[in-house]
Amino acid sequence: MCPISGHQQTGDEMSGSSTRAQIVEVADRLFYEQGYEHTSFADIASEVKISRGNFYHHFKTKDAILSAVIEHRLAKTAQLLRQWEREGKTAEERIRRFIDILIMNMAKVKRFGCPVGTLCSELAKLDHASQGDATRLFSLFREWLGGQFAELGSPADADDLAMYLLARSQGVATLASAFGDEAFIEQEVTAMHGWLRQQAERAA
Amino acid sequence: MCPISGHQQTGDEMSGSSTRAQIVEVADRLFYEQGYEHTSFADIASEVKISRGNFYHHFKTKDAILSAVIEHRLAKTAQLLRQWEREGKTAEERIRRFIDILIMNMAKVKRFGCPVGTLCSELAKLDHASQGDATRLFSLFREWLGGQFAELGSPADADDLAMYLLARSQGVATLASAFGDEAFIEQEVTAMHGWLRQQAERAA
DNA sequence: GACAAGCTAGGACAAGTGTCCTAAAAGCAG
DNA sequence: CTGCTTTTAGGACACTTGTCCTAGCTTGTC
Repeated sequence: MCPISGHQQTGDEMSGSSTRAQIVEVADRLFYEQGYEHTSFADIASEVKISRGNFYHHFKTKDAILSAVIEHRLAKTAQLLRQWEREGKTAEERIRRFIDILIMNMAKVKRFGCPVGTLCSELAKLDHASQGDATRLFSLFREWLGGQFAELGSPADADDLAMYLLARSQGVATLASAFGDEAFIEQEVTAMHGWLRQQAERAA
Repeated sequence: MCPISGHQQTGDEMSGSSTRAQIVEVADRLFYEQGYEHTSFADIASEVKISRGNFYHHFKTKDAILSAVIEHRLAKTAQLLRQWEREGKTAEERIRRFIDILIMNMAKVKRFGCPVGTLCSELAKLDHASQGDATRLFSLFREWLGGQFAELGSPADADDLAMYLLARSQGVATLASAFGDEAFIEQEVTAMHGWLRQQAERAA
């Protein structure tokens, strides 16, 4: 018997093929591609290949799935940031990795926009209780970028620079999606690289 | 009898209190505040104070309402741009008006983001047929800004500058909404004013 | 007043929603 | 094997959705 209700909410999902983990992964993708509200239990169940009724055993409500998805994204994001931290030798190089996710995920960004931005927008309109948790995804990037800019030599306005870069990436994703324009992403990524270079030089 | 089916789709809505015009106005606001899919016939009907059944007389489908709303926004936007054209003496002054809509609509931007960007994002996820029409809203601003930047003295990269400014505003709206941060809007608007000044000086 | 047009209310309809129950199957410890 | 928990499938439930029909009401013209 499981003394703590709702199974393990946090912590590692032990086996990647556990039904619960599969649900979270499919829901993660579908919430991104179709939006939270437009994705139904039936959609997720059919992709995971379990019956709709069985769902209740793993998640009591749709909101609970959303919470799990956000938590999953938070964990993935934190891991990604740690990886950049390890791999990038200088702060400039690490920030460049952030900018480059627009290139790495270009095809999906073009079709569905930014996963974080569009989720926050949707939850804002639904006035959903998990708004704050979703915003934490932004905060993760914000704080990490702030740290990098501080290390780059601008501790005073590190947060401003982080917000600027976050906002600019956000705008690029939105417009690239609206216009279906991959070239715009490439162009803006190059421009942001240039801007970053300039920031690094100014600090030195 | 009305020879053209579906009443007048385009053209002025004659009386501002016509039921049809009221529906479009309420739907416009609700689609912005709650999202397109999350807004039901019942929501609109209750605010316009007509019965749900009566709806069918004015709009055959929900998509038809969306089309009417987009057309209405296109008309309003075109009118706004013409107004800026009349009122602003210089191109710089006119572009500044664009930047300032973030201030004018600060409270709503903070709560619901940018009406254009969030609509395009939602329709992209729904893979909705009206995606292209919604993007026309962006195009209106894009082309207008492009014209202004050309007049400002940068005809070669006028469109790039227009897209940059559009994207940056978009990002500001998204982050301000996610973080619920009005001060960020004010700060970025000031920064964009400075950037615009710099563009004008460089061209001269 | 008579008549036709447009407008309105109320409700029917099938489909889909999130939620929840129940009983059977599967897995596993003793 | 036995007994217990976990997992599963199937379906019921109440509700909302977009759509559509019909009958009555209002309005304006002759």
